[in-house]
Amino acid sequence: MNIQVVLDAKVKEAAHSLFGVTLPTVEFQPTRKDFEGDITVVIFPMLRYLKGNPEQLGKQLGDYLHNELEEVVGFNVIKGFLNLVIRDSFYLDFFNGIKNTSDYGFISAAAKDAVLVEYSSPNTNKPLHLGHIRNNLLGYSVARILKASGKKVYKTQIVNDRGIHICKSMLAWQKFGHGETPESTGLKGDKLVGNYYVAFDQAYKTEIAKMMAEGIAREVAEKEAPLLLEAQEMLQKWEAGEPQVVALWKKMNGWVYKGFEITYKNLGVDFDKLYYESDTYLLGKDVVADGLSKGVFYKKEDGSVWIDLTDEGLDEKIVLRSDGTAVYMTQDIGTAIQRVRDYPDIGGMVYTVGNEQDYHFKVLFLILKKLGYSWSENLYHLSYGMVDLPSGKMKSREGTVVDADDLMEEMTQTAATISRELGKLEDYSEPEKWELYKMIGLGALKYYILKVDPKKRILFNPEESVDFQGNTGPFIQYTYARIQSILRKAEELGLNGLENKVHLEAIHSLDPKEKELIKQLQLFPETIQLAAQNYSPALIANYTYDLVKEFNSFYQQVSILGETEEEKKKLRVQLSKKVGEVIQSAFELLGIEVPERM
RNA sequence: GGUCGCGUAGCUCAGCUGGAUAGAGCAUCUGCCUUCUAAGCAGACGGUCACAGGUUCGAAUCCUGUCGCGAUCACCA
Repeated sequence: MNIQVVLDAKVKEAAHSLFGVTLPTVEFQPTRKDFEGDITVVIFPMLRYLKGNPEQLGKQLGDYLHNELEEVVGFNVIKGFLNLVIRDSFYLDFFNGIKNTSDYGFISAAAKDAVLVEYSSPNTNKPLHLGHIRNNLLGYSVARILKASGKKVYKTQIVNDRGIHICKSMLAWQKFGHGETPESTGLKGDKLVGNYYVAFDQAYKTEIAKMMAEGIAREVAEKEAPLLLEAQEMLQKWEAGEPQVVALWKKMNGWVYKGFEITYKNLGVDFDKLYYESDTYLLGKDVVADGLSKGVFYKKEDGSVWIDLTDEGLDEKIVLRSDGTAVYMTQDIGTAIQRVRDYPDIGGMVYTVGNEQDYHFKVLFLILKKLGYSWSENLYHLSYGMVDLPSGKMKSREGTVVDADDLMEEMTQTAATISRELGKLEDYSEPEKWELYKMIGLGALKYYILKVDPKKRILFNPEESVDFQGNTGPFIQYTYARIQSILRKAEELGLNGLENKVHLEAIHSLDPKEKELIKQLQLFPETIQLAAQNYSPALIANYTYDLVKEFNSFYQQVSILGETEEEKKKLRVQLSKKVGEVIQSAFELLGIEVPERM
């Protein structure tokens, strides 16, 4: 099936019979467009084992392969590169082999090999923003890619539903809210609660300023402002389970979850199971107590519990406060263990969290290892760069946050404006149009974010809106729509027997553009595997772009439905169909939908 | 200061385990819609791959150092 495997064996055989040398490996690469050929054998690495002029060696090898393999119909040698021309029938056979398989490139899940992917994990005190969008898109896409690569996948998140920050919103609402609700204000629940989080901060700052005017030092004022003390008191009441506080907490979190649900739905992401910190932090405390008795942790005089990681080149890290309450790390230990209890089949976990927490996860994984959990070897922190604005970091308090809902809406509006100018959808109803605008607008946004290597930071300029031309989501969606148009027309023409094999005799030879397309299609399965190994949707995005560029070139250069020879026409329609399917599959991995028309 | 990441065309990004003359898109400029959707195609312009060494037949890619940007080193999450 794979030409490289055949060639690899044959090149080694040639080296043995021509020069009496055993080659450990043979290096291949696709032949560059400027040269004739399909696949290239690099001669240079062989010079270590066989002496001689690379050009001559290449020629001898080329002769051998040409004589011995029917797939090799020609060759040329340039410097140390042996360019081989592969027989058309090889590519045609390959295409015949894949053209009717529906899930080309995807491997169905092996029952044993499960992985849990965590993403999103927001706080419940403010709405989702652009940073969360990158997180969600990345996590969701990686989950799909892992699944396509043959793993069973569970999608999850840990909802940050407890802590002092939540109490701040609660307190502000209690003090300044006058009983406002999402219903009474018409606001999304997360937006309403977010407003009170901001309100708390403002009131808190006012108190500090007032105290400083009275001669109190800033540091003292920051710690002793009445509002802050009140919030801390509320947290204690919450931890003690005081009914009124818990009821308020439940009510306001409920509003937030409803708001988040809308955002997730619009963004097109979902989860198999949600974890709440309020459920897992106690387990973490138990595990710490257990680890303490085993000597993994140690207790300081003030009662706080620590782990010493200086042998691993890290610091000492606190895992429990002196007052016995849980810290971030405690919760994460508990959450990890809870997940493995819930899903005994998982062999690993992926945490989609920003690179600002690289250190935290390094420590977390090490702690779990020291606690003796075998699965700790298979934990992966999918660390990604921040999304920054031209003005710098997004700051909710300074109002420079790009809100997730607003951004999605803007993208949809932009798509609508562009689409109206082009005016190709006159016969669509308004609801149909808006569905399409949303698909395109979100396609632009998602592709824009996912095409970038996860670990690189993204500079997002709200002034210059996301592109709709070139290497973009809409460009790829557009190509898909074009293909669908061809397929509709092919059906009208009544082309039949499309599922039959295409024989080389019937089409004489492959057009160079057809051959290039098939080569590009060949790469899809390995691209999925590579993207899974690297946890990188960017590899899928860039592959899709290359495929689409190749198709558009083909589309422009050769006539598909206008082809007079029936078999050639069928091949081209089939090629187009397959390219369309691969675009759809690839975009599915990115969580982007494709339109029938646009 | 210690640790980690990043630095490729004016801008945004590709460049697989080292391989041929470093590739796209945007922007600027040229052509191509009476023929399958011009959100397209073909082409021009644009690069001391941050800098300096090293390894190698060969380095944007690997190693060391320097500079720049960012993150992190909390009884915050």
